[in-house]
Amino acid sequence: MSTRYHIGRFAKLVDRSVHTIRWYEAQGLIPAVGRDAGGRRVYEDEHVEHLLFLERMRRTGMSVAEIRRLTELSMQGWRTLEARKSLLKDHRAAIEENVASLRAAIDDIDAKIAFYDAWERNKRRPRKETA
Amino acid sequence: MSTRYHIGRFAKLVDRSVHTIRWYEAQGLIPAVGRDAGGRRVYEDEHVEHLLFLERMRRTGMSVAEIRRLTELSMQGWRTLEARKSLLKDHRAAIEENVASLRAAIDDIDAKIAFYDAWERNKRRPRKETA
DNA sequence: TATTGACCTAGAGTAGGCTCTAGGGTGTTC
DNA sequence: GAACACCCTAGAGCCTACTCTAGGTCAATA
Repeated sequence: MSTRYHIGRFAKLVDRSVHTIRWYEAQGLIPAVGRDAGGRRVYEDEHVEHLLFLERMRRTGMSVAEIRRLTELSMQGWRTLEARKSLLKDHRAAIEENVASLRAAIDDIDAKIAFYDAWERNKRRPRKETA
Repeated sequence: MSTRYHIGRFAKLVDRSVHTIRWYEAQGLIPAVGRDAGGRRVYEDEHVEHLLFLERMRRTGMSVAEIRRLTELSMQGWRTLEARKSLLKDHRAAIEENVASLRAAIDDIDAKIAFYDAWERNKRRPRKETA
């Protein structure tokens, strides 16, 4: 038994607004959405999976254009497997760089906080930031 | 000998456009910029440091509004040290969350790639994504 | 002194990613 | 059969963070 959802329920499942779901579809980010007799969109479990993955890609900085590309490729079957893998590997590399940058920022913040601490202890501004 | 720069040189030092520097100042992100006799902005080494820190905060997701707040506090001296520390600690926590999220995304990508690999090996789509 | 290059202000324009409005249809419930 | 929740399309509007244009000033150089 495959579960089917109308847009409102689907939107709640993937935690986005109904507007956003329709906009994603217009942007080509959601493949093959069916309609019921009344013309209303019908989503299935695969769409939930797709959107959760998509969402994770979005939150990690993949652009709408890249996701569109990935969705297009997915709809073309096995011939595009290599292309999809390559796209994902690129994004993976971008994420790794991002992690490195975030780590560096954490170190900067820690240094700044240490500087402020020293300032408070001495009751005057230390001359160098390297506490 | 404290080095002084006009906006063009300064922009190059911190790797942003001249337009962006002026915009940052209009947004209150750069404290106490002096002017020379001809009315041109004059930057000093502390501004370079400030901008490099600012840039790292921006790239790690701190909004312009938050940086403005931080800059305002900096210009009010030692009385705001606690407030600044608290702001930085909040941002630090946000970054840590972000790192966790990026890690999770990397795992998702790896799972997806493994799924595609299995698909290629078997010459047909595996039933589950958990390869 | 005329040209050139860097600077100035005010404000308009752009890109990405939503978010919402207007006007109207559908379908289940009392 | 009417009220109510939920759905539809087309398109306008919004927010953030720039990015650029127009029209003009200033200072070092030829």
